[in-house]
Amino acid sequence: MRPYKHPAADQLTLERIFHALSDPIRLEIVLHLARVETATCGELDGDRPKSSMSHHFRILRDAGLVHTRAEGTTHQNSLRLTDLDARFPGLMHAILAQAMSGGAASAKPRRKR
Amino acid sequence: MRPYKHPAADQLTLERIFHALSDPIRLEIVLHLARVETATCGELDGDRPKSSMSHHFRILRDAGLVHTRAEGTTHQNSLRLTDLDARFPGLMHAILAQAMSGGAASAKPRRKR
DNA sequence: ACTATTGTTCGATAATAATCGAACTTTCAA
DNA sequence: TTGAAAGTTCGATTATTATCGAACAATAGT
Repeated sequence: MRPYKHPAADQLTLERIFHALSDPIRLEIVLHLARVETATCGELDGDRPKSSMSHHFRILRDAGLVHTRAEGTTHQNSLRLTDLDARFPGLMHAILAQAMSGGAASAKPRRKR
Repeated sequence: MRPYKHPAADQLTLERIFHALSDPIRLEIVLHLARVETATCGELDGDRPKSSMSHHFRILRDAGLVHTRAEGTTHQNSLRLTDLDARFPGLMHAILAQAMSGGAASAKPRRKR
């Protein structure tokens, strides 16, 4: 668990961001983070395997959407709204506005365990 | 070449739109259409094989981003801005604004033939 | 020390998506 | 009616992603 690499704001690309958001699970995570400011991975897993979620969080981090910092044994995730807005002013605001008002197809939890 | 199926405005989803935009070639097409209003496939191919382009146009159509109408032997493509704005107000405006100001990683033409 | 909790990494497999040649359809023009 | 132009469709191949169990690492509590 060495520190994550979060790309700098000026390295973000729209392609990566759109790809990250094109998965319903990841869009759901982003949406959740938009509401609560910060959350651990466990609070966002929708009862999916941890390794799957880890994969999705990595993609969100690589796209520059999410920042993760270790805090004790948990990891706190948050949206990088400031950086995102510096690089792409207004973009996340527009996306989140539409995603929150019903544009997201909602990834339903899968396995009850 | 029976008429294309273009999804109705209320059937559009963010996931599909983001997926469509996550490919540099397709983002380039959308960007081009944003400038010129309307263009044929051939004007947008960047010297790529026609079958590849046909594939990309189909994805753009399925996502509801692009409308295509046959006109003689050519096909005229245009962005469905009105429908997109009805479904996701402000979204395309924000996306296009950022894509036009350098957020797109530009898909370079590949084969000279 | 031992143990539980949280999450990552690895590796394998399955599912999606991209690429592109070749054959085909439609339209228009000579 | 032959031919060229513009795209689509088919089929095969490759590449990229997603999924998830199992093993691992770090931290905190006992």
